[in-house]
Amino acid sequence: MQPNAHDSTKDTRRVDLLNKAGELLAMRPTASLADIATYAGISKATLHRYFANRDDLMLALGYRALELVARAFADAEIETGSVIDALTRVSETLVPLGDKLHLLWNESLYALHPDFAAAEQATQEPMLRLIKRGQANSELRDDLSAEWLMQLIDYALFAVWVSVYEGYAARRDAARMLLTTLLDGIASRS
Amino acid sequence: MQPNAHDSTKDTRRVDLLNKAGELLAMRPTASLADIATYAGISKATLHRYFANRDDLMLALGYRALELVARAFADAEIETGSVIDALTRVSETLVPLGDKLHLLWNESLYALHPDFAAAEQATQEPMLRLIKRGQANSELRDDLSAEWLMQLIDYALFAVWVSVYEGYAARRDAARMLLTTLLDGIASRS
DNA sequence: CTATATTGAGACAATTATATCTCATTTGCA
DNA sequence: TGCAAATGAGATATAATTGTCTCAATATAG
Repeated sequence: MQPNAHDSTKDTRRVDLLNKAGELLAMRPTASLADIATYAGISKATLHRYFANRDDLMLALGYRALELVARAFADAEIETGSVIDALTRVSETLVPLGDKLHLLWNESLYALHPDFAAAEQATQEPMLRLIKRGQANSELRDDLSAEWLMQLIDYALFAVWVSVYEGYAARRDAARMLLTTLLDGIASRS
Repeated sequence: MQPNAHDSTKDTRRVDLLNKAGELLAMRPTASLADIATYAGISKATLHRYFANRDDLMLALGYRALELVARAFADAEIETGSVIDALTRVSETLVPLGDKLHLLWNESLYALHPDFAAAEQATQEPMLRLIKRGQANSELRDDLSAEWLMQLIDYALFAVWVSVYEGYAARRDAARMLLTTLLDGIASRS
């Protein structure tokens, strides 16, 4: 190992554990800590050394998910240029991350930590701005509220992840499918 | 009370309890049976007399939700006529029922009862047929799988219910909002 | 009005998951 | 190799919830 990986070893391990926990919780949302430890290939004791308690683990999963979303927005440079292109780039990034984000839809993390709802809203703010920009420059419909459009995009993203997860949609086709349906709707153009 | 309400009194009570339980579980998905009983204004003991255990209650909620969906499909007469009109009628019916359906998205009831997944799929079958009919008669896009379109409609319905529930969308405008966005998409038509 | 059924309140046991702790073993690093 | 840190296995304590039960109070039907 690298000499400087010393500090980051524990962090890496933590991330690995978050990934494993997320995987199992996607399959069985009520899995116990013992289940999670076993699934991750470690003992309960060690899991507790990384996450003091269950809430700690769930919140870590939640905040990690928010960070991934925030980074996706940042990397996609959504502040300028075509809004639809930006939405495409964001989708391409987020769809494959669904297995690390699903708890944002399934778990009510604000019940564990009062600040979480605010953090989630703050994370989504760039997306809301993007949508409003799209409405202002006529790329997106402006006869509907930006909040509703964001909500729909949000759940459509979840829907496409579920479709991939359950095997009804191809992983590599998912983002395209999502975008074309979301942008142009399900009705035929006549 | 009506003389003939004799038999149905318990059933009515059961339905009332399901409604109350659904309400509370929408707010706090992890509410205990004691919480539910208190919220419904009855004692734990009485709740246990109507539902033997927690799984029993959850499954009752689940199957009741499926029945409501099935009835919505039946009442909307979706087998013939315009597919888009049929989708409109179904949406008008289902959107206000969101508070009785939400656990279909949030809870993994198939874990409690192996048959539930099959029952859910059977319930959705008329909708799948409707979509396929729409694809066949060119009302709906046929360049995407019917399964994906159904999945998206499903989660879009959930999204609009959440929007209403959280106060971001008007209850009486929700179905229209859902339909126009779903059918025509979020992009501007130029 | 009276008998019967239903309910409420709460005690109680059983179950389950969580969280802490100990100690032997293993691992990684100097 | 040898030492320090990390881990595994499991015992144990704690907490929360579930499910059962009793009995008095209430409601309902005849």
